[in-house]
Amino acid sequence: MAEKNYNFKEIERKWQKKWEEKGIFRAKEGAKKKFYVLDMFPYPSGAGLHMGHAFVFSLGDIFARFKRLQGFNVLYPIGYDSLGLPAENAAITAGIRPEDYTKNSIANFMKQQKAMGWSYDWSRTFKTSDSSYYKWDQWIFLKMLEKGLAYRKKSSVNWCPKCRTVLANEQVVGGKCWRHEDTNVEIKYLEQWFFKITEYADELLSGLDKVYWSQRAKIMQKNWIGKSEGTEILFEVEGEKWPIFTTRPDTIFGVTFMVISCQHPRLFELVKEKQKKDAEKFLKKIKSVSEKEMGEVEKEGVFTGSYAINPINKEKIPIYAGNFVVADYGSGMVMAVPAHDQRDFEFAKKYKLPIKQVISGENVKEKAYAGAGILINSGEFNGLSSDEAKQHVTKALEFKKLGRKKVQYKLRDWLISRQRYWGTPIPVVYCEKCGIVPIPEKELPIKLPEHVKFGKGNPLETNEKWINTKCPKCKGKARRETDTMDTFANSSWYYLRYTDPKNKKRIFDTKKANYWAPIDQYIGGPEHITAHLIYIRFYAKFLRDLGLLKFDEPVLKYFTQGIVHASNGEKMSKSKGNVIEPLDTINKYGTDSLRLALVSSASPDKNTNWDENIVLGSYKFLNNFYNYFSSFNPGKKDARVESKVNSFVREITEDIENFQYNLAVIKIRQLFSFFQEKGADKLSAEIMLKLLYPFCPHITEELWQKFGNKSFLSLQKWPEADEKKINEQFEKEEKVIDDIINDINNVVRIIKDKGKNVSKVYIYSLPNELKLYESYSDAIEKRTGLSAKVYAVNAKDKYDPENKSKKVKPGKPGIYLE
RNA sequence: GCGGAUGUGCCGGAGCGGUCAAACGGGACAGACUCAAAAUCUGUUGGCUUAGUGCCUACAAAGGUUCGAAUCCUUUCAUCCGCACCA
Repeated sequence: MAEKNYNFKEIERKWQKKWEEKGIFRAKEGAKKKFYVLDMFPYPSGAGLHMGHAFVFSLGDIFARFKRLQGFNVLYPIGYDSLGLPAENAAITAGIRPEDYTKNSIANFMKQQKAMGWSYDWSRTFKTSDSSYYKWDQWIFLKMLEKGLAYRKKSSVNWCPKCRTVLANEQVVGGKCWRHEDTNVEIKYLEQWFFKITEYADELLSGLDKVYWSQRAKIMQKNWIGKSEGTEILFEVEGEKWPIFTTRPDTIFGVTFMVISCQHPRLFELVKEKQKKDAEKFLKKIKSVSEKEMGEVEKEGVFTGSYAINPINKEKIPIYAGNFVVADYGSGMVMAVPAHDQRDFEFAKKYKLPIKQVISGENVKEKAYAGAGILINSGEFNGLSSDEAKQHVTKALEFKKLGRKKVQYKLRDWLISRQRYWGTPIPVVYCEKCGIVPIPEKELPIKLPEHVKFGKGNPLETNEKWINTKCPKCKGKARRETDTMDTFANSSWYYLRYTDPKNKKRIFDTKKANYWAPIDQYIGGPEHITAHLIYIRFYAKFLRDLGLLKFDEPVLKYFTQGIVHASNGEKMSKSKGNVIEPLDTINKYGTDSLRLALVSSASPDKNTNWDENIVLGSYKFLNNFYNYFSSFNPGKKDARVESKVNSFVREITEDIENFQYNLAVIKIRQLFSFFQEKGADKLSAEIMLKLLYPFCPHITEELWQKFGNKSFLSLQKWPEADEKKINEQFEKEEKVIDDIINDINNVVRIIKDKGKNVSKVYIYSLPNELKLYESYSDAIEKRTGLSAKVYAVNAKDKYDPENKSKKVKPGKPGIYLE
């Protein structure tokens, strides 16, 4: 008989409405222990929600609902990271104003978000493109400026020709733009605004010990920050001292040449007249090489004609320009020790430069020896170990004021200028008399002008009226800064604004912020580890130093979710036409089914391929679930059922806590099957609803009500496992039953293969096991399709034509089939 | 090149020293119910064998530790992801 399909549409709409009306998910500061769950806020694109959104936000929602039931005061907000390029590009290609584009996109997003049933506190939502939000971006900028952490500098910067703006280091991925995988980043020399994130480099590194992130995430950040300890040594070149950085001062007697980066801004100060032509030719060649695909580029260089003096032994050594020295790390120049550094070795071989071994160990004929050892050929340092020599050499240099200990980072200062319109205007003016002048706090926000021309260059430069202003200091003529801030600035503190989103007087109330923050559980993609997650930590430390925050680390736990691909494993994308819209799936199966499906097939941190069958499977399960519980007749308490329930409560709780939703779902299904087989008492049934609730909140809320409960399931308490009720003996008994069913089916197959028919099974059990088999006889009948009869072996009236009861052993009853 | 992760049956994926030919889901196949089913239920799904048995081959490959390994160790191979000349 066909079961009725449950009316998910009606149920889901009903509960979404009720939750909203009653403000079930509103968060209020209080005495309860707080828990801050946060999904990274989305960029509201015109395309609407995609399956990846549906997936990642469901992960957060499940966790938030779970934590609420566990009794925490949960803050689970959402907003829109609405400043950014797509809105501006829509303005260029479709002639839509960025404000309108954003507004429409958000309306569309919201509709879909609500249909997904995510339990946000909607009263706290905001978008970053509101001047009431970006005003505080500007305020932070002014504070940075005040503290000397915002500065302008001319330097080589990354430029994306498609975005037509500069990019931060963190936005360059493998030499390409983060938004344009096919576009090589170009190097330009420009004067730009920077935030001095390197000021916090050390703390950004050490703070990683305080957070509970995956090993992988920590290592990635650690490498990105890239701390190395070494010595800065001054080499004299024609009377001027040039610093270089090395981690191997112990090899200083092995220096046989120097290499300056061919992109070094002061390179031509070193190039002699005689070598100028060669140098220029070389630079041209290098440039054409770097435009080719990446890959192993041979180390190449050219002699500059200049010589440096080795400060330790006064040797005169030639300076080369080379393509393998990074211009903006250290000082852009290195001392080359070919005997003990593989790169220098290769370079020396190519240009036939001397190789001088100064550390004993392996010989250095074929390749450099980069390990430690005992110093040789090193004057008074001979006989020292590498480690000792590092200290001694550095000390000797310090004594002569020609060197010092130094810590060097790979992390660069954060380039925040963008030459685009749809971002936060940087609140400074350029005054003819006073130079760069910050705009006073009380004049914030500096709003984006409505009328600009899109197309070429920075649109802000097209509104003269907006640009021309007065200097706040001297009231003379001044021009506004037309650069806007990187969108990553907007997202570096948004989590704090949620704690006090409507505050007009301050960036946020510090009491509120310090109550809710830091984020206890953050959820987002792996790609944010070396960008957003560094910036958000930097901002937190800065705001702490302003006295606004009482914690050091803004993100205590970080979960990186996987990506949902199309069914063939390709990326879902419009151009490939393989995008599945969450709304379509919801219309077909309901959001509870979709949510369940998204988390049931694989561990949430793994990439998965979309498979509609899984949604269908979830839908079938929920139908069964609904039909079972909507006509539920509670049974008596049964130790067996209670044991199962409690052991599953324990495990499922742990699984959800660890984001192993897939395992939790499997156990929920198993428990439900058990109920179908054995029945359940009322309490067990209610626990079942709670266990499924975080995943499928609508259907469980509905059933909760059907059970006669007046209050919301959303406000109940998460079940706790009663260890005393867990009895492992039951598990063993179940295994015995499974075994006998398997045996019966096996024999049935054999008999059928022989062409005979079977319809009945007789079971002969030891007297002390009789009850067990009797209690399972229904299940045996169901799963074998036979009518079953259970006898004790010693029963006088038993039907046993082949005397199978003789074979009986404990845990293994006799069976006869006919 | 360096660093990290992974490798299980037709597929997705559990298991992480014995109770494992391996949970759960999907697919496929068979049967039941039906006029009929894409619906529901039951079973089968490594091979051979068998009235509930026994054996063989199996958890990327090869070795090793152990009374015993999918699970621990070593090496190799493959895939994925980060950093890629950071001195």
